[in-house]
Amino acid sequence: MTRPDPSRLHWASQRPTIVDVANLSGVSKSTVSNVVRNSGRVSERTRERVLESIDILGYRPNALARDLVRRRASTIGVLVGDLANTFYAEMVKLMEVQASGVGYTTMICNTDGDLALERARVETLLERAVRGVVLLQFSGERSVLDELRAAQVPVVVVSCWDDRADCVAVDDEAGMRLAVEHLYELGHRRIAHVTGRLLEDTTRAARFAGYQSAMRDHGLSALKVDADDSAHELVTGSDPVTAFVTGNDVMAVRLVDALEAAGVRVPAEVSVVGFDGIALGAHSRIALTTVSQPRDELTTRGLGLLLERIQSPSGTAPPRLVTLPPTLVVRGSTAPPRS
Amino acid sequence: MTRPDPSRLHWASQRPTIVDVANLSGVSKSTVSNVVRNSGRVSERTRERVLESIDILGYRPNALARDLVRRRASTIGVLVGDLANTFYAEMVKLMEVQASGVGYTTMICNTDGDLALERARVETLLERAVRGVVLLQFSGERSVLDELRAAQVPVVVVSCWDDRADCVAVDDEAGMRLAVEHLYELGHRRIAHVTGRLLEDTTRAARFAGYQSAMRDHGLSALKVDADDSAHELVTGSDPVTAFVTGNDVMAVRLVDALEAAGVRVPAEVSVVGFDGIALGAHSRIALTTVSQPRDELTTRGLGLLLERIQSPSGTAPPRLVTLPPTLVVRGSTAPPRS
DNA sequence: GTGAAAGCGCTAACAG
DNA sequence: CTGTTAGCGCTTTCAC
Repeated sequence: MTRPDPSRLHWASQRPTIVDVANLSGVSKSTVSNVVRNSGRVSERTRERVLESIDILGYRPNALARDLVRRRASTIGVLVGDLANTFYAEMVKLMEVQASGVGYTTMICNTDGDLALERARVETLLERAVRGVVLLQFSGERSVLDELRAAQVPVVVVSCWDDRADCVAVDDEAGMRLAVEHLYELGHRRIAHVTGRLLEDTTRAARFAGYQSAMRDHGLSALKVDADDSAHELVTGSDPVTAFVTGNDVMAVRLVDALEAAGVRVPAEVSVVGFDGIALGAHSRIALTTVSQPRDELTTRGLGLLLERIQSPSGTAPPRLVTLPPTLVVRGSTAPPRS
Repeated sequence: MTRPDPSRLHWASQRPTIVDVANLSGVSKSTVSNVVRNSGRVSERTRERVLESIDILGYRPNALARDLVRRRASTIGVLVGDLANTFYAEMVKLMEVQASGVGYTTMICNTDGDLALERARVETLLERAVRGVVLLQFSGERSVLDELRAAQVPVVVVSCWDDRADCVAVDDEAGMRLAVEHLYELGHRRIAHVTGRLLEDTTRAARFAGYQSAMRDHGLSALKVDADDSAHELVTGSDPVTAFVTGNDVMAVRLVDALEAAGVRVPAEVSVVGFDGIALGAHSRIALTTVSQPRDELTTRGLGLLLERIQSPSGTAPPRLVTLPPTLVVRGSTAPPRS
């Protein structure tokens, strides 16, 4: 008898352990373990007796101990740039729900796009022996990925691209083409692209490339504008810009704000198209035409990829890339140009 | 020698343990443990040698093992109703940042307001031996709190009220009074209150009470409207409602949408005041006048309360309530009534 | 079908 | 200042 008596529980209300359950039901630790884990080899009578003791004692398995001996936690880490951005918040929510659906607990870390924080959080996750990590809006820093690889922890990058890890994201170029096409059909010819630091590097480049090639296809000249610069001067003078496609919805919404603050009406005087499909844009007062990303599928596929890597020991298999198609959502921020 | 040789690391790249470090630097486990935990009692020479070995081996402490032997994880759980709601997403973000600032990892759980999910998540958190739990938009279910109490895990309820646990939230009644006062001063006399299930019960009741008492103070009669009902009929006819105060910003925004869809202009024909101060409301196209909650302070105080409970064994100390003052933010959704 | 034994990687007295 | 010792609560062969 390792422990004197279950009565110990009375004066020192500590959490009951597997041993307490074993003692109370008159079996061994292993048997209790077997019933807790449903590992078959237990007679119905014993199982019932053990279950009863568990109930009486209010026994709850200690995941820390389980994970330690198994040498792996049933936990996955999610690194997200900015939880306050609804696009990511929604994805994080979906990840949490889906992950717990398959028995994983998620540890969500907000990195604020700060590399030092990103590294610190990865360190924490590694210390806690996470089984896999999802990177949402990843800074793209080599060292972070190296660290994860060295620790042999599967990684999946969701909603942006990186050639060193499994990725699932939308086809940025196709998305931008959708946007430009839409504006072209409305009659716009002077279409500028607004982008900036708010976007992760690779994504920014891909979206710009998509814009550029779509413009070229129509024999139009590209014009890139930094999101931090004022854009309203472009819409006046001769040969003014009549439409903007932006790197993402947040930039689009800010652009609309800036434009209207300068007295330029959207879409009467100028059209604006966003990218992402955040909830804010759907509001009737905002009504942002945008290229929408399938958040639900992004998370599902991302988690799927991660779980595959976790389950199969495909240590050095090459990165797999899943490309999802974005869709154009036409709302009230686009209209034909003023003749 | 428990382990044959560090060379083992070559053909079976397992994570190095404290023993590997001890062997390589020629000291005992405890000494390595001492330097890792910075527990003073180590000579400078030894410390350096150990640190060097740690570096060479790429040793990373196993938090699972540490927490198991310490019998407590440096983890706190955060239960949130809906991460997709920016109000909560922002608070969760703040909690994560602040908690990790004081050395705690957070486990964030989305409950979707579903009691079964809420219970399941609490169970998971308890199995993982969290040190404390933050409840954001708590369902108020007795059983959840009981479970937590039985496990002796400190709890703090943030942004709503519950008399069985430490709470930090704004003074809902004062907030509603602010809203009504503002409208009264603008000249409104027929002011309705819109509320609904989107709000946790206690909060809904408190806000309604605040509205009611403010109305009474001015000798005005209260009028309660369900958020799911159409409100535009109230603004026509004789003695029409000229302003609405709502249970929260989300309802306010939806109300504005519905009103305008029915051809009623805000604020020209009717004024609307929200509650919470979500980012969406600050957008120029929305410009929602609202009663704002100090999110930053809510999380700081909430976490503070929780940490106090964690640190001091004040097992049965009575719940502490922290009431924070909300502030009125006047934007473009309120104006004097049409004469 | 069940139990005994051997740890998982680490901390925390307690000696020396 | 450093090492020895004894577990934390659980899983997992391997006998019986």
